[in-house]
Amino acid sequence: MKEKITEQSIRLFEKKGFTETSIQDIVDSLGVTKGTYYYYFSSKEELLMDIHIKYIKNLVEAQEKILYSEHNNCKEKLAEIVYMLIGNIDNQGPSAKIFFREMKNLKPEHLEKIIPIRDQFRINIEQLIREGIDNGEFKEHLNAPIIALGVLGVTNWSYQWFKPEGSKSAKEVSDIFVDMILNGVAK
Amino acid sequence: MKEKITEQSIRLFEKKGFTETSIQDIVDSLGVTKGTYYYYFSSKEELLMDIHIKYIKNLVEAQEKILYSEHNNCKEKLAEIVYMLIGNIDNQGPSAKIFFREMKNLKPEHLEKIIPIRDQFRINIEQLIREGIDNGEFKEHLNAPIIALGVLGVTNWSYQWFKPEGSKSAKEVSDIFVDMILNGVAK
Amino acid sequence: MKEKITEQSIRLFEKKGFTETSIQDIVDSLGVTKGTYYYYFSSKEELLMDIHIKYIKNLVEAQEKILYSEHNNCKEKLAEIVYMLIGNIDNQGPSAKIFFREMKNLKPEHLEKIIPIRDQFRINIEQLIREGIDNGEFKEHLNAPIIALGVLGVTNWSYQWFKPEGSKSAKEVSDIFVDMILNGVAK
Amino acid sequence: MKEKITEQSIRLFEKKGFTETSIQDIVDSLGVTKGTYYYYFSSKEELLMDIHIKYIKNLVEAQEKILYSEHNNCKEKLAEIVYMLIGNIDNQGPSAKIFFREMKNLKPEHLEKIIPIRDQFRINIEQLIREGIDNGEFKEHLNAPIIALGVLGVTNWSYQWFKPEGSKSAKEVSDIFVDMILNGVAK
DNA sequence: GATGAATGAGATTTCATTCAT
DNA sequence: TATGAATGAAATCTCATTCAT
Repeated sequence: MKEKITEQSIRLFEKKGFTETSIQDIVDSLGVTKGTYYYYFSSKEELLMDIHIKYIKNLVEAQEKILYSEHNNCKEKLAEIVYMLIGNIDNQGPSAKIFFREMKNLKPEHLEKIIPIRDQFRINIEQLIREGIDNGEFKEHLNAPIIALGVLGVTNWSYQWFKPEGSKSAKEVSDIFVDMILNGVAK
Repeated sequence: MKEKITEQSIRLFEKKGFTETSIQDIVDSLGVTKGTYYYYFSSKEELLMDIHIKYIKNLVEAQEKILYSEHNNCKEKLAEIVYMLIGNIDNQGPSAKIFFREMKNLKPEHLEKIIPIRDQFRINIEQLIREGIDNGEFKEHLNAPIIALGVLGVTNWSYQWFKPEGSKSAKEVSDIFVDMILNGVAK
Repeated sequence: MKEKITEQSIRLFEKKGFTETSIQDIVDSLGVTKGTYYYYFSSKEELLMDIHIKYIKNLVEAQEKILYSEHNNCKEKLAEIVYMLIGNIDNQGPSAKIFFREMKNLKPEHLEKIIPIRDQFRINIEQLIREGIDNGEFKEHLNAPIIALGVLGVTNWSYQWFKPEGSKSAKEVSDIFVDMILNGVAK
Repeated sequence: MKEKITEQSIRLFEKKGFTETSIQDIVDSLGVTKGTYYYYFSSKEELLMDIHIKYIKNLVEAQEKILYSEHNNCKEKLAEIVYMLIGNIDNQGPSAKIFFREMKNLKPEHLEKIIPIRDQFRINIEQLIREGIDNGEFKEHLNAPIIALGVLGVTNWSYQWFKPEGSKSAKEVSDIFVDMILNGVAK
């Protein structure tokens, strides 16, 4: 039941927004009562927190699996991370939108648990770029922190428009992006 | 007074969110009463609509001024658009955040007026890329719609983290991004 | 309207208790809506606080008027205080019951404003007894603090049973009590 | 277990109040579940009723043991009752507070069983005073019902402030009160 | 132009109680 | 004896909106 409430809430929060979705909306769509909700969650924010934690932890985990694999060079690792993020939209898209949009609804004491994990994700990319610079895969003059934010922009923004069922597959889109990031668009 | 209400609301909506900011909050922070608000706006949504329309119209206007200038080539136009967007954060950052985050609070009939303008902005970039391909500035095989979304990702995402008073200026950041987009990071 | 809400609430709180009386009960009995209540009070506790402050301030004021009058000796002052308290039941009885019974519903920061005034009332009686000992009106060996609490017990308890419209008037009851306190019941 | 629930509830009801203490609070503090509670009690009110009945029956019993002893005169019996009541605060204080404060939470049909016993306690004191008047121990002109209420005021009020571990013992306090009641404070 | 009183719908949350296991 | 899931009614509080002045 807790699982069902969480899943349904993700769907509703994505569509209407966290504040705009009432507990009543959630329980009505499941055919239970508000009491049931509060049997499993002590507040509305706790549910939001659950969604945030689960999403970002999964993401860092998937990222670090790629980073710590020994088979690839930096370019390939970067490509895999981009692909992982865009491929993720299929089943984690709604969670991601909630993550980016609703974080302000968490209280400071909850934010404290989320922010460092989110930052870790960014720092990991920064670090990957530095590695690539050091081993000669990437250009020497790059500003790693800003480039990392650029890469994150490309991938995170795709949550706003990418439709897995659309004309381009996740693989096609990420190939295009990786090519742009690595080689640029200029002739 | 209408101006003052709008400005103050942008500040509050950005900080706390649209739904989380009450009309009471707005008028309190201006030292007037709710009656005053309703003298100038017929609803809360109307104010949000005003903010959206003003933001996106300004943006397209600035973009088209760059596009229709005859002095530059496509690369330079792209660079100027990126710089315009990031330089914009200084005074339009709050509006931009509201634009990206609160659009879901507009009713369908209002959305209908916003979406086409927003799309125009994206299509203009798409078109610029096509132009660059055609005149040999950009690579031939590029997928213009996806690349346009990549560029938008880089710039729009910077509203989440770029601080005009930070260690890098808007010009420095956009130079880094333009270099990445045009030439890539790979050696 | 604020006045009307307060008066009606005192009546309801006395009869049913503070926690057992809902805002709905209050506004229903006045034929207004909950919104009206919250226009005048920011919370349920604020109203309770208002009632407490008003009651205890009035009481200390009336007490000090008696104490600082120069015409009477200590015995007479004590008698007048007893009479004031019991005579008070007619229009302040409900407030008094609320004061004694519902104080636990105030938050610590509110209690801090009430307790010192309440204590002042007790200390004033203690002081009066000391004065009477010093000037020879009262017995020398008396324990002033405990006696003060005894006197308060006699008067405060009467809020539980005294009915102004009953067979004994406030004057008659307080005469009996004053006689008991001053002269005792033993032959 | 029923015993344990009752004891724990008395502690909680005294500290936080009956309405403010939830069944959940009670069972949590005992490490059991709500089902357990409802195995032993059919409602929340039944528990409150149990506490009331037990308290007042014990009290009348102790009082009547004093009254029906043949060794003492009326003055001594009065003194013993006062001492019994104040000495009682040590282990019955919480029950007493609940008795005085939470009676309003009982339904009329339950109140009907409590009120007569409570009244009996008062009437017994009234009767003792009459006896003392008749046998010449007390003054002739006394109004027995009012004096009884005065005595009850002195003792019952002490539940609000008397601390068994404080600087005065129950014996000392009751001696002071008995002296005041019997002989008065005036020289 | 602006105020302040009032509304009514709806939000989150609490909680006594029930009941199948 | 005891549990844990679920209910439903009610509580406090918020807020966009209206309107007479």
